[in-house]
Amino acid sequence: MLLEDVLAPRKNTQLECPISHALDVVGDHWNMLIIRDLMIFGGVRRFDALCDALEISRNILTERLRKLVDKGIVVKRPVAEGGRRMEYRLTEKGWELMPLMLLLLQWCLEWEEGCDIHSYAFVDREKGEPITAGNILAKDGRKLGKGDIRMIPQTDEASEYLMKYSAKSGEKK
Amino acid sequence: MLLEDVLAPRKNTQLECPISHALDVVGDHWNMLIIRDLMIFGGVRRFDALCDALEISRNILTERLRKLVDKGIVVKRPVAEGGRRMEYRLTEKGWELMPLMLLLLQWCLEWEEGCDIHSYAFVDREKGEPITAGNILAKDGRKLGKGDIRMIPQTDEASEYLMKYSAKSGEKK
DNA sequence: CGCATAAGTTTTAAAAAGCAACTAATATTT
DNA sequence: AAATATTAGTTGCTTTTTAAAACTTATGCG
Repeated sequence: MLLEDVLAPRKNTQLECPISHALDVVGDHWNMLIIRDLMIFGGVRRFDALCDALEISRNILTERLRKLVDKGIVVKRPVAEGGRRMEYRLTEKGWELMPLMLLLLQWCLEWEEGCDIHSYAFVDREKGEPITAGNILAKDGRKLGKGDIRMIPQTDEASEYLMKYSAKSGEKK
Repeated sequence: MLLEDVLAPRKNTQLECPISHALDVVGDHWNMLIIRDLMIFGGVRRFDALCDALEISRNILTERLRKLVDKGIVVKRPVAEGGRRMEYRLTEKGWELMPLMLLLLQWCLEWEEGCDIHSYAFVDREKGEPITAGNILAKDGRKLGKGDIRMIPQTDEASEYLMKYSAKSGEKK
């Protein structure tokens, strides 16, 4: 076993990867729904409200909220100073997941059947017009498509991973 | 029970929502890692390679791939015409998740501790320069920040949801 | 003061994930 | 052409995670 696996054990020992890391937060249905509800409008902030709104079991919600707090995505604090009633809010880090939410929404509307009627929309506040998420921009501001993007391995580990598992050859589409 | 729940049962009966829908695909650790590996470089395309690379159980991989195929994100086909060796590839719909992957990567690099050394990077193919994902653009091409975006409910259901559960008041930050 | 509420725990049952061994057929090697 | 190795899964069993519902404990409120 590798030293780093002892220090920070993870699911796939093969590739140390930020995407995999991000999935500890994002790769979970409940986490994302909780974050969604903390994000929309004024936010669903109270334990019982989240419970009712999401129809999530109380024990699961407890555990998820604890993890989100641990990861610095949510803060828990009393509604009134010193009180026992709590509220949960997104941190700055949590709010930074908004582009991701928008992207999920957009992808779903574009590609999933039966998603054409959606219950809410995000618009340009100033003009009320629709917005587009997920744009990939070059340094000079150029909008990039999939074909304009290249992936490069940065570590020996990654090179080895690719060598070992991927179909390296540039084949027909 | 609502009629629509009979027609299309879902986890949270409270809010019919594309984000929730998208999470059937994206809100799963393994799904996303599979998609990641199908996406990077030439792609990890073979069952056993995915198994080894991801260290995922074979039965779980089987099940996940089947679902991804069902959802039109992956295609399964024989490597050679009529053969039994299979390969898995992303469909157009699957490739459209690339901005999402880039966004996950970017968010993690920006906000998670210890993610500064990443095993691979995506760059502008033409110039080799870094790219930014997750940009939200207005109709006129203006780059928007979180504050420039407003959420509006589109259905009575959504309005009711917000009324019922969210802290509607515009409070102090 | 007393009742409803909030934010959880606990308990127990059901579902899903993980592991390892097994299969059946197909490529590859000799 | 026969023997061997590979591939793409199944199957059966164990462990972990989720889920549902009842129970706690203390607070806020009329």
